[in-house]
Amino acid sequence: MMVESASETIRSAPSGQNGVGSLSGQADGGGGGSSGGGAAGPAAGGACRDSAVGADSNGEMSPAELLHFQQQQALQVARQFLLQQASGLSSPGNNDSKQSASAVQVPVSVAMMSSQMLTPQQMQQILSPPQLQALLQQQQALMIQQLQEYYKKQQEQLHLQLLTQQQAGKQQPKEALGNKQLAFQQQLLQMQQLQQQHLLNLQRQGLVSLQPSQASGPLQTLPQAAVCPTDLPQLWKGEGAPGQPAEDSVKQEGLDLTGTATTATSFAAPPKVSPPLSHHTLPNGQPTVLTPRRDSSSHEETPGSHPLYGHGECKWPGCETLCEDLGQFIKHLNTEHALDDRSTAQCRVQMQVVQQLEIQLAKESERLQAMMTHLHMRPSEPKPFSQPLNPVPGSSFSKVTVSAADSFPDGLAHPPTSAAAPVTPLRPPGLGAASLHSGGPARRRSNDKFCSPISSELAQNHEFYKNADVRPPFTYASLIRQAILETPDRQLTLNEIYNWFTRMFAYFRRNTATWKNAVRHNLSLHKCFVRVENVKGAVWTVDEREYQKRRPPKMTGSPTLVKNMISGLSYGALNASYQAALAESSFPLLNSPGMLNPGSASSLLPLGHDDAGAPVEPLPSNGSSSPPRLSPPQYSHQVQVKEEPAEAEEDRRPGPPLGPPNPSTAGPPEDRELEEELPGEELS
DNA sequence: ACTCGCCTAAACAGAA
DNA sequence: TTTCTGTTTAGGCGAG
Repeated sequence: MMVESASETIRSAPSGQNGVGSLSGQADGGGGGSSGGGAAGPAAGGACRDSAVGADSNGEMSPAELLHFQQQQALQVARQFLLQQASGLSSPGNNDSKQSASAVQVPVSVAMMSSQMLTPQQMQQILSPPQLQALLQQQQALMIQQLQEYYKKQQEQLHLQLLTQQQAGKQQPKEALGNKQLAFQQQLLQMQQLQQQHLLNLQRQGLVSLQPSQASGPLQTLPQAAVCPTDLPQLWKGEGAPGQPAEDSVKQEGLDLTGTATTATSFAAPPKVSPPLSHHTLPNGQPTVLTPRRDSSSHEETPGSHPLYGHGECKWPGCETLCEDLGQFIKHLNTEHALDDRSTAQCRVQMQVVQQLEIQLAKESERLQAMMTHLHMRPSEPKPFSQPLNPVPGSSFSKVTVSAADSFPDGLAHPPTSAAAPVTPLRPPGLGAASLHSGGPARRRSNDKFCSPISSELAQNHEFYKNADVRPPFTYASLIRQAILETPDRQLTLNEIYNWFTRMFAYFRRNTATWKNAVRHNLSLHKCFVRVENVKGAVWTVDEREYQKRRPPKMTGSPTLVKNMISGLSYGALNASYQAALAESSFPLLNSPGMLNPGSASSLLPLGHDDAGAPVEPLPSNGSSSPPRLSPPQYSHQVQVKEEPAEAEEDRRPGPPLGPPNPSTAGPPEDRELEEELPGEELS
């Protein structure tokens, strides 16, 4: 029946590597980008250049920029609203032109801010999704700030108009003047409301968390940043405003409006919004382009070597110009990266990249510490293998010294090299070098051997795999087995297996076609997976004996393997993993589902419980104990449909408490689905 | 160099 | 007819 297909599959494009390659490719791209000299550099420079000059270069619109676009739209609406109001109320004097000029500048600066960052594609290359999110947040915050400034300027404009009207209105009848003032005040109110609404909207998007001061009273906080703070209160006081200062303020503001607008464009004011990293902030009080310039020129003062010079080329983002020696490089630096808008813009970009990376690093470090703290919470833990791996400064452990030089799991954000914070390895704590060295094709044979105690591994890194888009270092077979064994009745439909995969691993929430095919392929291919016809359809069970057969226990016989495994496992997961591995490899019988009840096996395997899933399931439905509840035969008697494996003779029928003694009764489905409803919390 | 285990892709068939 | 499920084959890769 399957005769014909064999021949024509010639072109077997190396698609097999594609999936893998994409993973590692992402990682590489991220590393290169963050190091500053990579491919992201040129484009970053280009983006900067655009923003510095034209500031209208938002050609592509990615989801990340959609928000900016929305905000710009909101801004436009606000601007139009204000323009309409102003033009309707004020005489079309020079104020109007001034206003339109300043109003135009705000979107410009906004566009600047969005394009000041890298293009979305580049950002994705450089930053991981969480980083992008953080970046987005910061940009939102920056935008809000500019928005506030913009509103404030508009207010000032209105006040100016009010004042000019007042002065001009001295000749006019009093009532007309009063009406106009009233109208202006209404305008102000409306504008405030508009502003508040916009801010609320931004906050509601969940991407912006304003500091209380910013959120509560934007108008009140603004004057400090703006131009003539002293005059404003008096203006606000309204009618009896003194004419003289107002007159001054008019001129002053006329200047300052443009001045601050350009300031806003050239100086993104990160310091105000991103407090966490003060050492990267620019001097806030000097809103000139000089500050970044000073920054860039400061690099030149390092003697001997230069941080921007390495491997014979200029490390300036996006440059990569080859320079034979340092002198030539210095010359190049002074000519190509002199004090101009482009350089300063690039500098700002780099600054923000570093900031975001550091923020991300801080977050990840915190998470890592929490994870490791959690892992070390378990009391006893004889630590035979040195490695005082532990994290939390507060705890009694010392600092982490996990061979930090190791690589990081695929898809994880690599810590920035420039980060001031100590570099902490971002990898699932339970994973050791064994799984790390396999950068691309995540789980290979060795991984499967070393990390095969998948349940304990999973139990400890459950959250990690659930959230991080990292390929789990397990084979499909072991994962499928784990999924099946986690259920009370040790059987799952294909769809339920799918669900388990997606529930447990963020990685499997994409590329569904690929891995689902692989799952099906594995189910069919491996004899250890037995298909059982049920009333409700077919379910898959695990033939433990076949599974063990499939993987000969090398562990016991090979001290080197054991040693590798031990050294490879981080301390927290070590005990469980080791023992589970021993259980799986050395005591295959013990390892079978039913035998691992805490009571009987605890003496030998106090911790592991391995794949039986015992550790994870809070409640094996019945009686919680039911020691030999699912003894090996349990599956075997179900195995009638397909090739009855030799185990069929063991049809002892342990009378599994739970439900279906035999497949024919088909009781389990409901239970199984009930179990299915309890999501992945089992492993947490 | 070879084998083995694993992964991916794909074709195909049958059932729903 | 489409989709899902299950089977099978083929080729590539890494490790032993």
